[in-house]
Amino acid sequence: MIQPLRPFERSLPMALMRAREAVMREFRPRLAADELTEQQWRVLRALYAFEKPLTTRQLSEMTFLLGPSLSRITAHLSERGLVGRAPHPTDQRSNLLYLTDAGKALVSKVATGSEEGYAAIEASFGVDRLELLHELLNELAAAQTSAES
Amino acid sequence: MIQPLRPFERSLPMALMRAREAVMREFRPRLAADELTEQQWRVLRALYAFEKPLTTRQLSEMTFLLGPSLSRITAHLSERGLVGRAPHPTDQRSNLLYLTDAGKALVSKVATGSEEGYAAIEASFGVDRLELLHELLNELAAAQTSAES
DNA sequence: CGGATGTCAGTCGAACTGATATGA
DNA sequence: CTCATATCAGTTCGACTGACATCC
Repeated sequence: MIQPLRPFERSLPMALMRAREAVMREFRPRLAADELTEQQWRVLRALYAFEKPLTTRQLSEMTFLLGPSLSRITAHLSERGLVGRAPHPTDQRSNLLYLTDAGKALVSKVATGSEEGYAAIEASFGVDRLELLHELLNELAAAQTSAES
Repeated sequence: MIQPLRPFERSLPMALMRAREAVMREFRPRLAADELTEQQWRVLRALYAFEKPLTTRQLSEMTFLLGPSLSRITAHLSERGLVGRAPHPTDQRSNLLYLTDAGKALVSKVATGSEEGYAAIEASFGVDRLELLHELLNELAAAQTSAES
Protein backbone atom coordinates (compact mmCIF):
# COMPACT_ATOMS: atom_id res chain seq x y z
CA MET A 1 0.00 0.00 0.00
CA ILE A 2 1.12 3.49 -0.73
CA GLN A 3 1.93 5.59 2.27
CA PRO A 4 -0.64 8.18 3.37
CA LEU A 5 1.10 11.31 2.17
CA ARG A 6 0.40 14.90 3.02
CA PRO A 7 -3.35 15.39 2.73
CA PHE A 8 -4.88 17.76 0.26
CA GLU A 9 -5.75 20.33 2.92
CA ARG A 10 -2.18 20.56 4.13
CA SER A 11 -0.75 21.43 0.76
CA LEU A 12 0.65 24.92 1.10
CA PRO A 13 0.47 25.79 -2.62
CA MET A 14 -3.12 24.61 -2.66
CA ALA A 15 -4.04 26.62 0.41
CA LEU A 16 -2.48 29.71 -1.14
CA MET A 17 -4.29 29.13 -4.39
CA ARG A 18 -7.61 28.49 -2.70
CA ALA A 19 -7.30 31.71 -0.73
CA ARG A 20 -6.23 33.67 -3.78
CA GLU A 21 -9.06 32.22 -5.81
CA ALA A 22 -11.55 33.20 -3.15
CA VAL A 23 -10.19 36.74 -3.08
CA MET A 24 -10.03 37.05 -6.84
CA ARG A 25 -13.70 36.21 -7.12
CA GLU A 26 -14.13 39.66 -5.69
CA PHE A 27 -11.78 41.40 -8.12
CA ARG A 28 -11.86 39.45 -11.36
CA PRO A 29 -15.18 40.85 -12.56
CA ARG A 30 -13.84 44.37 -12.11
CA LEU A 31 -10.88 43.60 -14.33
CA ALA A 32 -12.97 41.83 -16.92
CA ALA A 33 -15.29 44.82 -17.09
CA ASP A 34 -12.37 46.84 -18.42
CA GLU A 35 -11.01 44.10 -20.65
CA LEU A 36 -7.98 43.49 -18.50
CA THR A 37 -6.36 40.16 -17.79
CA GLU A 38 -4.75 39.49 -14.44
CA GLN A 39 -1.32 39.74 -15.95
CA GLN A 40 -2.04 43.02 -17.69
CA TRP A 41 -3.35 44.35 -14.43
CA ARG A 42 -0.24 43.32 -12.57
CA VAL A 43 1.85 45.32 -15.01
CA LEU A 44 -0.32 48.41 -14.76
CA ARG A 45 -0.45 48.07 -11.00
CA ALA A 46 3.32 47.91 -10.72
CA LEU A 47 3.82 50.96 -12.92
CA TYR A 48 1.21 52.84 -10.97
CA ALA A 49 2.62 51.94 -7.59
CA PHE A 50 6.14 53.04 -8.44
CA GLU A 51 5.13 56.26 -10.08
CA LYS A 52 8.39 56.11 -12.00
CA PRO A 53 9.16 54.47 -15.34
CA LEU A 54 10.42 50.92 -15.09
CA THR A 55 12.51 48.70 -17.31
CA THR A 56 11.23 45.37 -18.56
CA ARG A 57 13.59 43.66 -16.20
CA GLN A 58 12.28 45.54 -13.18
CA LEU A 59 8.74 44.80 -14.23
CA SER A 60 9.59 41.17 -14.62
CA GLU A 61 10.79 40.92 -11.04
CA MET A 62 7.80 42.74 -9.66
CA THR A 63 5.10 40.93 -11.58
CA PHE A 64 6.62 37.44 -11.85
CA LEU A 65 6.17 37.53 -15.60
CA LEU A 66 8.85 36.30 -17.95
CA GLY A 67 10.57 38.61 -20.38
CA PRO A 68 8.96 37.37 -23.57
CA SER A 69 5.55 37.40 -21.94
CA LEU A 70 6.15 40.95 -20.81
CA SER A 71 7.15 41.98 -24.30
CA ARG A 72 3.81 40.81 -25.61
CA ILE A 73 1.82 42.25 -22.76
CA THR A 74 3.45 45.67 -22.85
CA ALA A 75 3.11 45.78 -26.62
CA HIS A 76 -0.57 45.11 -26.20
CA LEU A 77 -0.96 47.72 -23.49
CA SER A 78 0.96 50.15 -25.65
CA GLU A 79 -1.44 49.57 -28.54
CA ARG A 80 -4.31 50.37 -26.22
CA GLY A 81 -2.61 53.60 -25.28
CA LEU A 82 -2.29 52.69 -21.62
CA VAL A 83 1.47 52.42 -21.51
CA GLY A 84 4.19 54.50 -23.12
CA ARG A 85 7.77 53.73 -23.96
CA ALA A 86 10.82 55.96 -23.75
CA PRO A 87 14.49 55.32 -24.35
CA HIS A 88 16.56 54.59 -21.30
CA PRO A 89 18.82 57.55 -20.52
CA THR A 90 21.97 55.59 -19.85
CA ASP A 91 21.39 52.07 -21.17
CA GLN A 92 20.53 51.99 -24.82
CA ARG A 93 19.55 48.33 -24.72
CA SER A 94 16.65 49.07 -22.46
CA ASN A 95 13.43 51.03 -22.58
CA LEU A 96 11.54 52.75 -19.85
CA LEU A 97 7.87 51.93 -19.58
CA TYR A 98 5.44 54.33 -18.01
CA LEU A 99 1.71 54.83 -17.61
CA THR A 100 0.05 57.26 -19.94
CA ASP A 101 -2.66 59.56 -18.63
CA ALA A 102 -5.23 57.14 -19.96
CA GLY A 103 -3.42 54.33 -18.17
CA LYS A 104 -3.32 56.22 -14.90
CA ALA A 105 -7.00 57.02 -15.20
CA LEU A 106 -7.90 53.40 -15.84
CA VAL A 107 -5.83 52.09 -12.95
CA SER A 108 -7.27 54.71 -10.67
CA LYS A 109 -10.78 53.81 -11.71
CA VAL A 110 -10.34 50.09 -11.26
CA ALA A 111 -8.40 50.47 -8.02
CA THR A 112 -10.96 52.80 -6.54
CA GLY A 113 -13.68 50.31 -7.28
CA SER A 114 -11.55 47.54 -5.81
CA GLU A 115 -11.51 49.27 -2.47
CA GLU A 116 -15.08 48.08 -2.11
CA GLY A 117 -13.79 44.59 -2.47
CA TYR A 118 -11.18 45.17 0.18
CA ALA A 119 -13.77 46.61 2.48
CA ALA A 120 -15.84 43.47 2.08
CA ILE A 121 -12.84 41.31 2.87
CA GLU A 122 -11.88 43.36 5.88
CA ALA A 123 -15.43 43.20 7.13
CA SER A 124 -15.76 39.45 6.87
CA PHE A 125 -12.22 38.54 7.85
CA GLY A 126 -11.15 41.25 10.22
CA VAL A 127 -8.60 44.01 9.81
CA ASP A 128 -6.17 42.76 12.39
CA ARG A 129 -6.15 39.23 11.09
CA LEU A 130 -5.63 40.57 7.60
CA GLU A 131 -2.63 42.42 8.92
CA LEU A 132 -1.29 39.26 10.50
CA LEU A 133 -1.82 37.36 7.28
CA HIS A 134 0.09 39.97 5.30
CA GLU A 135 2.94 39.72 7.73
CA LEU A 136 3.14 35.95 7.51
CA LEU A 137 2.93 35.97 3.72
CA ASN A 138 5.73 38.47 3.41
CA GLU A 139 7.92 36.54 5.78
CA LEU A 140 7.22 33.30 3.99
CA ALA A 141 8.20 34.83 0.67
CA ALA A 142 11.32 36.31 2.19
CA ALA A 143 12.29 33.08 3.88
CA GLN A 144 11.90 31.05 0.73
CA THR A 145 13.58 33.55 -1.53
CA SER A 146 16.61 33.76 0.69
CA ALA A 147 16.76 30.00 1.05
CA GLU A 148 17.63 29.47 -2.58
CA SER A 149 20.48 27.08 -3.15
CA MET B 1 -3.39 64.54 -8.81
CA ILE B 2 -4.51 60.97 -8.47
CA GLN B 3 -5.08 59.78 -4.97
CA PRO B 4 -2.44 57.54 -3.41
CA LEU B 5 -4.25 54.24 -3.58
CA ARG B 6 -3.49 51.03 -1.83
CA PRO B 7 0.25 50.45 -2.23
CA PHE B 8 1.66 47.48 -4.03
CA GLU B 9 2.74 45.73 -0.85
CA ARG B 10 -0.75 45.86 0.59
CA SER B 11 -2.38 44.11 -2.32
CA LEU B 12 -3.74 40.85 -0.98
CA PRO B 13 -3.79 39.02 -4.31
CA MET B 14 -0.22 40.12 -4.91
CA ALA B 15 0.91 39.01 -1.47
CA LEU B 16 -0.72 35.62 -2.01
CA MET B 17 0.88 35.29 -5.41
CA ARG B 18 4.29 36.34 -4.17
CA ALA B 19 4.15 33.78 -1.39
CA ARG B 20 2.91 31.08 -3.71
CA GLU B 21 5.58 31.89 -6.24
CA ALA B 22 8.24 31.64 -3.57
CA VAL B 23 6.92 28.27 -2.45
CA MET B 24 6.52 26.97 -5.96
CA ARG B 25 10.15 27.65 -6.71
CA GLU B 26 10.71 24.72 -4.41
CA PHE B 27 8.25 22.40 -6.13
CA ARG B 28 8.09 23.41 -9.76
CA PRO B 29 11.35 21.72 -10.74
CA ARG B 30 10.08 18.46 -9.27
CA LEU B 31 6.98 18.61 -11.43
CA ALA B 32 8.89 19.63 -14.52
CA ALA B 33 11.23 16.70 -14.03
CA ASP B 34 8.25 14.40 -14.58
CA GLU B 35 6.73 16.45 -17.38
CA LEU B 36 3.83 17.63 -15.28
CA THR B 37 2.22 21.04 -15.36
CA GLU B 38 0.81 22.59 -12.24
CA GLN B 39 -2.71 21.97 -13.43
CA GLN B 40 -2.05 18.34 -14.26
CA TRP B 41 -0.51 17.91 -10.84
CA ARG B 42 -3.53 19.43 -9.15
CA VAL B 43 -5.74 16.85 -10.84
CA LEU B 44 -3.52 13.94 -9.91
CA ARG B 45 -3.17 15.28 -6.39
CA ALA B 46 -6.92 15.52 -5.93
CA LEU B 47 -7.52 12.00 -7.20
CA TYR B 48 -4.76 10.71 -4.99
CA ALA B 49 -5.99 12.49 -1.89
CA PHE B 50 -9.53 11.22 -2.19
CA GLU B 51 -8.58 7.64 -2.98
CA LYS B 52 -11.94 7.29 -4.66
CA PRO B 53 -12.92 7.98 -8.27
CA LEU B 54 -14.22 11.47 -8.91
CA THR B 55 -16.44 13.03 -11.53
CA THR B 56 -15.27 15.89 -13.69
CA ARG B 57 -17.51 18.19 -11.73
CA GLN B 58 -16.03 17.19 -8.41
CA LEU B 59 -12.56 17.61 -9.80
CA SER B 60 -13.47 21.01 -11.10
CA GLU B 61 -14.48 22.21 -7.66
CA MET B 62 -11.39 20.81 -6.02
CA THR B 63 -8.82 22.04 -8.51
CA PHE B 64 -10.38 25.33 -9.62
CA LEU B 65 -10.16 24.23 -13.23
CA LEU B 66 -12.99 24.78 -15.67
CA GLY B 67 -14.84 21.92 -17.28
CA PRO B 68 -13.42 22.24 -20.77
CA SER B 69 -9.90 22.63 -19.40
CA LEU B 70 -10.42 19.53 -17.32
CA SER B 71 -11.63 17.59 -20.32
CA ARG B 72 -8.41 18.34 -22.12
CA ILE B 73 -6.22 17.70 -19.12
CA THR B 74 -7.80 14.39 -18.18
CA ALA B 75 -7.69 13.30 -21.82
CA HIS B 76 -3.99 14.04 -21.82
CA LEU B 77 -3.41 12.26 -18.53
CA SER B 78 -5.41 9.34 -19.84
CA GLU B 79 -3.21 9.11 -22.93
CA ARG B 80 -0.20 8.97 -20.65
CA GLY B 81 -1.79 6.12 -18.79
CA LEU B 82 -1.90 7.96 -15.49
CA VAL B 83 -5.65 8.27 -15.23
CA GLY B 84 -8.43 5.84 -16.04
CA ARG B 85 -12.07 6.37 -16.84
CA ALA B 86 -15.07 4.28 -15.85
CA PRO B 87 -18.77 4.77 -16.38
CA HIS B 88 -20.67 6.31 -13.52
CA PRO B 89 -22.83 3.66 -11.85
CA THR B 90 -25.97 5.76 -11.54
CA ASP B 91 -25.50 8.79 -13.80
CA GLN B 92 -24.84 7.86 -17.39
CA ARG B 93 -23.92 11.40 -18.35
CA SER B 94 -20.88 11.29 -16.14
CA ASN B 95 -17.65 9.34 -15.88
CA LEU B 96 -15.60 8.43 -12.91
CA LEU B 97 -11.94 9.27 -13.10
CA TYR B 98 -9.38 7.39 -11.09
CA LEU B 99 -5.64 6.99 -10.81
CA THR B 100 -4.08 4.01 -12.51
CA ASP B 101 -1.29 2.15 -10.79
CA ALA B 102 1.17 4.12 -12.88
CA GLY B 103 -0.56 7.30 -11.80
CA LYS B 104 -0.44 6.36 -8.14
CA ALA B 105 3.22 5.48 -8.45
CA LEU B 106 4.03 8.80 -10.08
CA VAL B 107 2.13 10.85 -7.51
CA SER B 108 3.72 8.93 -4.71
CA LYS B 109 7.15 9.48 -6.17
CA VAL B 110 6.71 13.21 -6.70
CA ALA B 111 4.97 13.73 -3.38
CA THR B 112 7.64 11.86 -1.48
CA GLY B 113 10.27 14.06 -3.03
CA SER B 114 8.21 17.11 -2.24
CA GLU B 115 8.38 16.36 1.44
CA GLU B 116 11.96 17.55 1.25
CA GLY B 117 10.63 20.86 0.02
CA TYR B 118 8.17 21.03 2.89
CA ALA B 119 10.92 20.24 5.32
CA ALA B 120 12.94 23.14 3.95
CA ILE B 121 9.98 25.46 4.31
CA GLU B 122 9.22 24.31 7.82
CA ALA B 123 12.83 24.76 8.75
CA SER B 124 13.15 28.29 7.46
CA PHE B 125 9.67 29.48 8.38
CA GLY B 126 8.77 27.53 11.47
CA VAL B 127 6.23 24.80 11.98
CA ASP B 128 3.98 26.74 14.30
CA ARG B 129 3.84 29.79 12.08
CA LEU B 130 3.11 27.55 9.13
CA GLU B 131 0.21 26.15 11.10
CA LEU B 132 -1.06 29.64 11.84
CA LEU B 133 -0.76 30.58 8.19
CA HIS B 134 -2.76 27.55 7.11
CA GLU B 135 -5.44 28.47 9.57
CA LEU B 136 -5.70 32.04 8.35
CA LEU B 137 -5.73 30.99 4.70
CA ASN B 138 -8.53 28.52 5.28
CA GLU B 139 -10.58 31.04 7.15
CA LEU B 140 -10.02 33.67 4.50
CA ALA B 141 -11.19 31.30 1.80
CA ALA B 142 -14.20 30.31 3.86
CA ALA B 143 -15.11 33.90 4.66
CA GLN B 144 -14.94 34.97 1.05
CA THR B 145 -16.71 31.96 -0.32
CA SER B 146 -19.62 32.38 2.05
CA ALA B 147 -19.77 36.12 1.35
CA GLU B 148 -20.90 35.61 -2.23
CA SER B 149 -23.77 37.75 -3.26
C1' DC C 1 35.67 39.31 -24.99
C1' DG C 2 31.93 37.76 -21.65
C1' DG C 3 27.52 38.99 -19.71
C1' DA C 4 23.18 41.42 -19.65
C1' DT C 5 18.87 43.24 -21.94
C1' DG C 6 15.21 42.85 -24.76
C1' DT C 7 12.68 41.03 -28.62
C1' DC C 8 11.21 37.57 -32.07
C1' DA C 9 9.64 33.06 -33.59
C1' DG C 10 7.36 29.17 -32.49
C1' DT C 11 5.23 25.59 -29.62
C1' DC C 12 2.49 24.15 -25.90
C1' DG C 13 -0.88 24.33 -22.16
C1' DA C 14 -4.75 26.47 -20.24
C1' DA C 15 -8.68 30.03 -19.93
C1' DC C 16 -12.75 30.98 -21.68
C1' DT C 17 -17.06 31.30 -24.61
C1' DG C 18 -20.61 29.20 -27.21
C1' DA C 19 -22.73 25.33 -29.09
C1' DT C 20 -24.07 20.60 -28.75
C1' DA C 21 -25.31 15.81 -27.35
C1' DT C 22 -26.98 13.22 -23.70
C1' DG C 23 -29.43 11.93 -19.83
C1' DA C 24 -31.31 13.07 -14.86
C1' DC D 1 -39.66 20.44 -20.45
C1' DT D 2 -35.96 21.96 -17.38
C1' DC D 3 -31.72 21.48 -15.81
C1' DA D 4 -27.19 19.41 -15.18
C1' DT D 5 -23.08 17.03 -17.08
C1' DA D 6 -19.60 16.71 -20.17
C1' DT D 7 -17.33 17.45 -24.36
C1' DC D 8 -16.13 19.83 -28.75
C1' DA D 9 -14.70 23.77 -31.58
C1' DG D 10 -12.35 27.76 -31.75
C1' DT D 11 -10.02 31.88 -30.06
C1' DT D 12 -7.06 34.32 -26.99
C1' DC D 13 -3.57 34.51 -23.70
C1' DG D 14 0.48 33.47 -21.23
C1' DA D 15 4.53 30.06 -20.25
C1' DC D 16 8.48 28.72 -22.02
C1' DT D 17 12.60 27.71 -25.03
C1' DG D 18 16.01 28.96 -28.33
C1' DA D 19 17.87 32.22 -31.26
C1' DC D 20 19.25 36.72 -32.12
C1' DA D 21 20.63 41.74 -32.21
C1' DT D 22 22.24 45.10 -29.34
C1' DC D 23 24.83 47.19 -26.06
C1' DC D 24 27.21 47.46 -21.21
